[in-house]
Amino acid sequence: MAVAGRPRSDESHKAILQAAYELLAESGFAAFTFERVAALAGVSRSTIYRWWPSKGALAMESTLGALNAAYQPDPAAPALEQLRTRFHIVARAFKGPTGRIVASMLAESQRDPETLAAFTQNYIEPARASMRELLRRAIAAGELRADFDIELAMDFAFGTLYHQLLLGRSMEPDWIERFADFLLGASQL
Amino acid sequence: MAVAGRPRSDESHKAILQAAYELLAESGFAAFTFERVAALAGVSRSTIYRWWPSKGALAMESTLGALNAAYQPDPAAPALEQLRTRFHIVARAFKGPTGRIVASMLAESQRDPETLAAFTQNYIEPARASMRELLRRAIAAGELRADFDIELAMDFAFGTLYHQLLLGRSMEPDWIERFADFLLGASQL
Amino acid sequence: MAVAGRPRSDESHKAILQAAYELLAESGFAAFTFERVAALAGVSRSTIYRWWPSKGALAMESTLGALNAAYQPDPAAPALEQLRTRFHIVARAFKGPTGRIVASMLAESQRDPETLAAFTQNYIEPARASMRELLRRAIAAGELRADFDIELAMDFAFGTLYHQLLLGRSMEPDWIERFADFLLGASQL
Amino acid sequence: MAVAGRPRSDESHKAILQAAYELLAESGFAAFTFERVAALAGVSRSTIYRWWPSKGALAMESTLGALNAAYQPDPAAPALEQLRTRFHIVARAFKGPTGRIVASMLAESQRDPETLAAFTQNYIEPARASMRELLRRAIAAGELRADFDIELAMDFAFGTLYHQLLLGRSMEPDWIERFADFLLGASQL
DNA sequence: ATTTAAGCGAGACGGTACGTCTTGTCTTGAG
DNA sequence: CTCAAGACAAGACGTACCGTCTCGCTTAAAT
Repeated sequence: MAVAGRPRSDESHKAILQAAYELLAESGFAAFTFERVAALAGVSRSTIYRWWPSKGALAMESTLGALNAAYQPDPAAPALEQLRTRFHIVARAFKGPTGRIVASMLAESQRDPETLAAFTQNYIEPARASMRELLRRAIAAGELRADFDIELAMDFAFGTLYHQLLLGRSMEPDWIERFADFLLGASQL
Repeated sequence: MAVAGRPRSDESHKAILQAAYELLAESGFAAFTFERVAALAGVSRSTIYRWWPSKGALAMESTLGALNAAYQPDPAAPALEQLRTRFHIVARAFKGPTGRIVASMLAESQRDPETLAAFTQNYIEPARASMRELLRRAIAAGELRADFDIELAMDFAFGTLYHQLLLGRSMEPDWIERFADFLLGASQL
Repeated sequence: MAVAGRPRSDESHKAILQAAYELLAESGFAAFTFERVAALAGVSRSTIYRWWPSKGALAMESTLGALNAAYQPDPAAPALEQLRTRFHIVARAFKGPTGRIVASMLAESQRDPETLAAFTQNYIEPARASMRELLRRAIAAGELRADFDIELAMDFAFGTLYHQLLLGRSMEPDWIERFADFLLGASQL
Repeated sequence: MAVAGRPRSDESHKAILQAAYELLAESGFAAFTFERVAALAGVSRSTIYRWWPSKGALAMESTLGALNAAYQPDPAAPALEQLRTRFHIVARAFKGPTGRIVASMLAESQRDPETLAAFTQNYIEPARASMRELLRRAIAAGELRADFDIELAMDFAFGTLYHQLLLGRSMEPDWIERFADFLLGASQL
């Protein structure tokens, strides 16, 4: 049951998100201004202000799709193997626009608590939930020791990967393998 | 042998660094502008531009002292114990202005590669060197297995701690203990 | 023969005129915007746009009543005496909202020719016609010389009163008396 | 004794005043925005804001020269003759940009009291002072009766001329003659 | 009874301008 | 040669209105 008033322009909406995404992917938050987004999207600045309260909010929404798109698990494989695959995928994604965006979001989150909250809720938590599920299955399947500290392990895993990203360090496949070995280490059965 | 011309004003220099530190510690990079620093320091903007090429550089120099001041090792204690002590000290420091500053520096580093370079060189690397030394001594003393991957462990340690910092998570003493256990885990002898 | 369709809402119509009048009377054209009128009237902006082509037109209609309400001639009195009475009434009216409004209308007329035309037609001309009548009767009654230049005298009369209004000068009763003396001067019989 | 700091750019200053004048002369206050002035002057907007607190102030300063430039009295002629000449000159000036500007200034003065004050002080008062001088000389020379009310006469004179201007009425030479006759009328000796 | 045709509210939209803030550069005079 | 002072061009910020535009509901006359 539609409300009164001219309906929101889906075209503009999409153009804004697309433009925002492009600017962020290309050069991070530095070149990310409402003015540029508006110009690139062919939209008036006020339309952006109408819908997004802050740069962080726009950045968040414009990148969510891209951030969560990558990982498609293979249910047939053992959980730990899936986990390793996932690490490789993340490392590869962090080389491109996705990495730039995640780094930018983390940076912007330090300025603006609402961006932090949104980033946590929309990106960090889903990613953790997905990894948590994998680790639980690994324990259930006897691939990991039952006393493996899942939450702490995820702090380590995400922390370490993000750290490499923020410091601009590449994560080559063999580093990822060593990383996974270190993380799961003696807990593997 | 002094050169000609008016000598650099040590007073201004210190006032700038002090003002920069205060602004950063109080509200991070958000409120950290050349204009405010100049006003707070009672100094002209051009004097700041003369000596620091970027906000990152000024932020760096103004906070280095505070960042590196904390840790005073006790050479008598076992290396791993010193390491744990150090984790606790870092966690406590991250609760206050120091945490705010490190987070801000990491954030700013995402905008400006030079800040990243400076931050890496002036803060990350010394901290790693110091921790590396500790870990080497731990191995030498037989506290850690000889095949312990020092560099990778440091990626984990710093990454994890920074991650908690950036996400605004507190690091209580018992969490730090679990963190250290996980990090050193089965490698302890 | 009424056409089809929902009839114009008299309630909205009045609310708009009332709101417009209040805003104008309170602070002139400065605070007089369609948005404010709509908000104050509890009416949608488009309803205003439907019926009034410009701010000037709305201002005009909303103030006409107040502007022309004041003067009630006393047919028994001599024409020149009625004229003087009228000057006093105008001077008093110009002290309040009416003055603010007339000044605003004259000001807005400088931006928008249609407002000027409307103002001339709806306010200036009726006022002149009424004064013209009075002056004609004064001549017919032998109160004024037959060669008195009525049109020119009205240019002087209105011009001078408006000038005082626009410059924010008060027109006290004794000033009005001197004003009338100067205007009619030697032409009185 | 010059103060420290980069000296004000005379070039910019002049360009701003010139641009402001052109915009005002061409289309009055309607098209007179800081943005347009800045663009036309090739100057940044902030430079304008630095030096002029309001549109009125800029308009004032940019037009003063033009407004006061016109009248050059001929000391040899009788005062009243000079006065008539002056009326003709004013009427002619009001046909062009000067008229547009004076009307705009009066209009803007209704929005902004500071503009009114500035306009009164910088334009109205000097013009009155100059006419006052002429009228005094006329009385002294026995061209006008000694009890001629100079101030009131000036209210009439300026009021009437401005009124014609604001209402968009032309003031042809013969109208000016009749105007002067009415103003000075029976007071001429 | 059902069209049909406005009126009306709500509110989105592309714009323009506002006044403020910060950046990095520049120009001067004083120390 | 340094420094304070401060002007300058550039450009983004967030706000306020403008005039136009959908949209869905309401209200009455015409069918």
